[in-house]
Amino acid sequence: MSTQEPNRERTDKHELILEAAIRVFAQKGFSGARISDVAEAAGVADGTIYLYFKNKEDLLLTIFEEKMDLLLAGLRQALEGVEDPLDRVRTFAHYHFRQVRDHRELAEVLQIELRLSNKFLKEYRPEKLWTYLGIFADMIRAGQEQGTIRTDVDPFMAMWAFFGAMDEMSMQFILARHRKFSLDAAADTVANIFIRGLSKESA
Amino acid sequence: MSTQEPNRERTDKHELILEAAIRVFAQKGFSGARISDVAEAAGVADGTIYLYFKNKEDLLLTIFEEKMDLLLAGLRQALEGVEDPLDRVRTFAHYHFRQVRDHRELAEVLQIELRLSNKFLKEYRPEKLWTYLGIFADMIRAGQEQGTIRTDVDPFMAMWAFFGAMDEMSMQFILARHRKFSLDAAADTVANIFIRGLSKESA
Amino acid sequence: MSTQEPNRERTDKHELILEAAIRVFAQKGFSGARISDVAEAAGVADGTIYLYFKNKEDLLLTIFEEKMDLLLAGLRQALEGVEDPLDRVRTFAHYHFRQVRDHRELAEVLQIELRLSNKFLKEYRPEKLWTYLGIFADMIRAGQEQGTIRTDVDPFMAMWAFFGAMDEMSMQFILARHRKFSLDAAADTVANIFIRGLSKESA
Amino acid sequence: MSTQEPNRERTDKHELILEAAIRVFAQKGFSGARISDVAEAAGVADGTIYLYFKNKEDLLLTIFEEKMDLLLAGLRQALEGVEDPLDRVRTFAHYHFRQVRDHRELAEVLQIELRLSNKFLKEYRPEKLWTYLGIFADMIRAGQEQGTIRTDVDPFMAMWAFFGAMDEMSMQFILARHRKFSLDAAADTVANIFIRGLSKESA
DNA sequence: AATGAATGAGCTTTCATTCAT
DNA sequence: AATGAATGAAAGCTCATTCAT
Repeated sequence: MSTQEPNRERTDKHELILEAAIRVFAQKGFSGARISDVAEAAGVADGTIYLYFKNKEDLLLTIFEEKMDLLLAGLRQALEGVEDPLDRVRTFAHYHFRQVRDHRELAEVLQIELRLSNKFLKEYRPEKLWTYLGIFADMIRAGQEQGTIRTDVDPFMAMWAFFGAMDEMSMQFILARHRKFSLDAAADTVANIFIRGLSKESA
Repeated sequence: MSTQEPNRERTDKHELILEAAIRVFAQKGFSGARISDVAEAAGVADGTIYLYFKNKEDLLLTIFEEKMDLLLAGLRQALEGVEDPLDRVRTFAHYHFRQVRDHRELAEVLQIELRLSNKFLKEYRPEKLWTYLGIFADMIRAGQEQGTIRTDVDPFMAMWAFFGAMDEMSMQFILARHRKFSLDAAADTVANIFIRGLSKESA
Repeated sequence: MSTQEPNRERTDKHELILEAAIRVFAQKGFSGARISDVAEAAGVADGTIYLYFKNKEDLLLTIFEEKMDLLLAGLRQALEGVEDPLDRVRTFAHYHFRQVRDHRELAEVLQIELRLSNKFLKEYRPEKLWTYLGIFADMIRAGQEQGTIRTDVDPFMAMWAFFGAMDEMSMQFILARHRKFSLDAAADTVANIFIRGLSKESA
Repeated sequence: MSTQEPNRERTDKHELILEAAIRVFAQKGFSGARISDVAEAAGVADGTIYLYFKNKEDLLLTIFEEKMDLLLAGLRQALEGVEDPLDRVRTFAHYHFRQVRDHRELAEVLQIELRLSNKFLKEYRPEKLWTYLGIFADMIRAGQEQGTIRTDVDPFMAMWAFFGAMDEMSMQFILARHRKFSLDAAADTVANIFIRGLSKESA
């Protein structure tokens, strides 16, 4: 499987730098990280980074863009075959927290650093994030049409509430670092609250 | 001349600088704001700021400390006389969103600039925020004891979920700036979801 | 005379830096000179330069602007009382070369470095230089009206030719550095050629 | 395959790069031009330039050396058959300005970028330029021996004055770019001034 | 207490040059 | 001979902080 790719070394320099950047940004923060830190972590010269990325900010934005694509694809796959809107909500929560657990440093960068950036939040429109969350809003709408979800809830409002709840718990997980914190329990907690909170009738 | 007002002058300047810092940080972001910007906004010399605050970061932390004290006091007052845990949840939500609306710049600083700061989250322990949110956890515990709230929910988990939901909606409100966004509707949405989501039996 | 100025030290920092810059630019060239070289030569910190000048280029342009003002004032004074256009030509030449001799480093900067700058020549309009040279063109016109100077010569063309001749000889003087090179002889040579070359009738 | 044309290929690429460099240097200036700009303009890789030239400066110096050879050869040819020293002066002026007009980009590089360079003037001895101008000094000497040119003029001084006058007018022509500026008129103006200015008796 | 001129460490980015292929 | 990816030194500029007045 891996023997087939002769020039992976070469192609991977983009990848190499990106992964190094995730590690460094997670550890030192975006503004606290120097380009030379990223270069060192990637094992390349400072200037090399500029052959692959326009500037420091482009590095951050590329992390967002590329990783969100993967996240999005993974989410869609995870939701495949799950029909019931409320089941989909639970699946979404579990998927999200599993990603946070499996890609802790990436999560840290996406959450803390990316959202910190004034530029990111105010000038750059994180379309990919909206697409990701939009899937949740769509679930709500579907449930409303099917009659299983209350219609007095604005899907957008619910979407932000859901995302915020997950995000904050992820943040606490990241900050807790080595302490007890079950992301599966977190997923269930969020899922249960929202499923009951949004359902037309609680069983 | 100055003997009559022993420390009014001092207190005023402390306050003056702090309020200026909130305005400037909200507008330019913490790292984007220069000390000289704050000084200018406060109508004092750059050096004067260092007579009242240790450094730039101290300014940010002091904003957090002092404003959280006020927020906390306000929250306790708002909850006074509200006995039922689930009613208290709704009151909390309304209080929180009202503060965001009435002190938008402060909210912007606390949320975007401060809470997302690497240093703040990782090194500094935001005790006051925990106290603020702890009040929510206490509500849950009270409800569980009274039998109105499900006991399979960890109060801490619920607390973070609740805070995250409110926080994210506040963030969207701040980012939306001049567009339609009713914070009262937001408060009700969050309150309804959590009240139903946490209740033992839905009415 | 000098005891009357109490805060010269303070006011002179602008001057101090400017003079240091002239020395450094003359020696290392504009692009070869580092800001830190100028700072060191002026005995101030790097950052101090930016309190008085916008950037490196501003330093160069300010040298030009301020020194041209002095040159211009001096030229006007030197020409005072000299009525005959052809006499004025000779006076101009002598004045110019005397300045080059007395302010060799400044001359070097103005000639070599300032004119080298693409920006200076193509974007910045050296109005002061034109004013300086315009005085020569005016002499020609006056002589043409009085009938002492040939009317088939375009004053502008003559002006550039005159300036070029002086400039090149100044350049050679600067480059010659420690060798024999009489600027007075140079002034007379140029003056003689142009006076004879421009006169209606040679005596 | 390559045995038939031993060094055509090589010469072509040398030439190719040199011509590209002239275009690029004229447009962006020497320091503003990147090696990669020259490489792109020449249609070769960056590294290839270093197979033909030692470094960036060598490129500039080679332009000077090779083009001055051509200029010199052309001047000698233009002067062939022109015997009278004063006629030769006029011929020189016309030849010079014609070259500026016909090789504007080269002129721009030689004058602005090269001649004004600190390094060029101070460290590198532009022998070829001296040879070119020496021809003018020789005219003066010849005229002085024949009795048609004043003997109180130092040929070297006159040479620099003449060159400076032509150079400055060329510079104005280059800077004027698209505006009216007759180089023939310029040539006549300079020639007339110097011929009259240097002649023993004006006709 | 207040000032604000002065400091100088710190960092992103550019680009001439090299060298493995 | 030719390539062009990689290098890494170099420097302009900013701004938090200090301190003499």
